[in-house]
Amino acid sequence: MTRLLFPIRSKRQRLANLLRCCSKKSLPDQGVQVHAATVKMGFGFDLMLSNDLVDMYAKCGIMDMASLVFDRMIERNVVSWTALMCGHLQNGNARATLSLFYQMVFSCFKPNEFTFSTNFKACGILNVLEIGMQIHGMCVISGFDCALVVGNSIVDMYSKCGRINEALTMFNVLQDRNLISWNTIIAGYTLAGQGEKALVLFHKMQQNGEIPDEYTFTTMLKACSGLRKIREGSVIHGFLITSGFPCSGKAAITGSLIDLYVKCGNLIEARMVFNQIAEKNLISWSALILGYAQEGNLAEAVELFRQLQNSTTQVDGFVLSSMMGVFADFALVEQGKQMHAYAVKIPSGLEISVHNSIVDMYLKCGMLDEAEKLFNEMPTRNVVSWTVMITGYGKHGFGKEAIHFFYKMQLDNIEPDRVTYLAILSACSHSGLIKEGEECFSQLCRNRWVKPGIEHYACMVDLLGRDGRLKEAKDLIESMPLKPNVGIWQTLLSACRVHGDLQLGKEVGQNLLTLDGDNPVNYVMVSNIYAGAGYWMDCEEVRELAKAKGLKKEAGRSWVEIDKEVHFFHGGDNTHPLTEKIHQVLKEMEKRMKQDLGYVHEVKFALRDIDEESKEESLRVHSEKLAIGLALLHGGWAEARVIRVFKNLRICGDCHDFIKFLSKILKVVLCD
DNA sequence: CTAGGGTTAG
Repeated sequence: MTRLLFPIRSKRQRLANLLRCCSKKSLPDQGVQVHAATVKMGFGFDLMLSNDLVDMYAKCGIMDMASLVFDRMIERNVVSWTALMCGHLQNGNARATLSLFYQMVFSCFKPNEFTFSTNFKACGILNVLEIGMQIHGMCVISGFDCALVVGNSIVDMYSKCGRINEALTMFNVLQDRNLISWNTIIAGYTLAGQGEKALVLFHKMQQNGEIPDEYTFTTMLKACSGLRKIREGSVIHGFLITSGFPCSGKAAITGSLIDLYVKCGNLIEARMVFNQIAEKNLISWSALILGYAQEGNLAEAVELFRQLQNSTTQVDGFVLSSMMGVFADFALVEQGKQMHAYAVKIPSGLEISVHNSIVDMYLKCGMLDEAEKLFNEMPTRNVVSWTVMITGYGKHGFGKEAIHFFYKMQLDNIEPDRVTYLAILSACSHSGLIKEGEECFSQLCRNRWVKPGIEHYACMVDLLGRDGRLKEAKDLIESMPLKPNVGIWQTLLSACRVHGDLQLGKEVGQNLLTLDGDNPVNYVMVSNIYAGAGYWMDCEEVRELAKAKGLKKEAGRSWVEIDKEVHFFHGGDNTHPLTEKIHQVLKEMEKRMKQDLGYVHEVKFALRDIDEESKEESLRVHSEKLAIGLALLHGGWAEARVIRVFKNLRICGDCHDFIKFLSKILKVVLCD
């Protein structure tokens, strides 16, 4: 009877059901068919069905169609707007979400709780505190901030924007809380690096009768591994076992457990957790592999990766790009090439993140042509792709090219983000392109989505400092709206050292030691300022100060890959079996460089008050020179005419000169 | 019909 009375409604209902099904299961082909049917049956302008269409296309990842349907709607409601915003967010375009929000408000539509929570999430992803606060204001006025889901998303927004105190205030204000509220605030404290507070909250939530779930545990374990708190982590591990929490099925938990033990240096325990997993999945594999890699145990990491390749588990883009990142960091170009060859053979090798990581690997290894060729061949490029190119060219001193990419990406309608600005500013700085750098910085200041962060200011200080504009650099620090951190003073201090400004250097050095007196690097920097000016007594005094505090700087290391094996050297290293021969070949080179090109040691970089001859001797055994010596001995460089040496700290001026002269003599390309 | 929490690349 009902069907006879409302035949139209039932037809419409069937279409809606079909669309919902296509949306849920992400079936684009069927979705398009239903779309066609909808139009054919005269429902093309039906509000509810159009909303369903927008949602369906969004869930299928076809945002062009979702927007098209939305644009052509003659009538819209809150749901239409929100569905489209949600689609953009889920397809990784949080900026589009927020833009739509403002359009919606200007079109006099009232956001509802769905709209608000979606946009708070977008603010968190984009790290746009001001916009988040603005929307928070509107939300309070509308009264939707009392809704649990909205409240949770506000807590999340503040903690993602680095305002953990505001997040806690919001959390405390929440009328009723659920498990997600607790998980969100705990994750916030973990993100803020305050793992202890996260632990306290973890206990408090249980006192409040909330049962932790897999998200709680992964977050907690992450807090522990970030703080290297193996004991607390083990307690949670024990808790998991005794409470009979079904870990084996939850990949994220075992992954975090492995990560915890790896980060705390307990590879045996990590291996045990891994071995106990009945059905190993990709997350467990990658946690262990990346753990080994990050610990510097590349041989084991590569071996495990080989096992993974031979297992039934399908390698995905996450693992591929992470592994490639490891090879890039260690400049293992041969391993990287091999992985590249492997990646093109599997489906996940097509993912954009994998492409990006391969391009990055070639750039970090100094193979710019190869990198650019790949970049040009990419089917699609995103912000990261462009930023990788800018960083790579900038690092190798091609500032002009970096700038070219920076503007070209914007012509391609890809908006720079925080990291892009960092890349372009540091590229300008390294190439001495002062005006261009200042222009980019002013563009950043005018940018709606990205606000200059402390790192951007640090780049500008570096830029001005290199140009000798130390006073301006200092003024910039003092006038910026952010609290200066250790890094920015360090940047200014090293500029003082380069330009021999002892007076400002002393002042900045004092600031630095007061601000962070526990970091050995600061003492070394301050003592170097004195050493550079010949004030050996003051230099020694600072060194003594650090010694008395028991502070030791990380040792400088260099490494070189020979036949897929990595050889490490520290300064004055004589543990390598070929040490004798390395010294011989370096002496020989030095002799030729002195005779043919008039090379002299830059003893300014010998930072001790010793006679000139000993200074030269101390410079000769810098780790990068030793690594080069080994590469020369091996002879593999002759064919490719490339020697690739990597190091953990910055190169000294003498080694820099040494390498330049050496390149001239041997006509090889040296990359660092 | 639209919404909330963890892993990838710079």
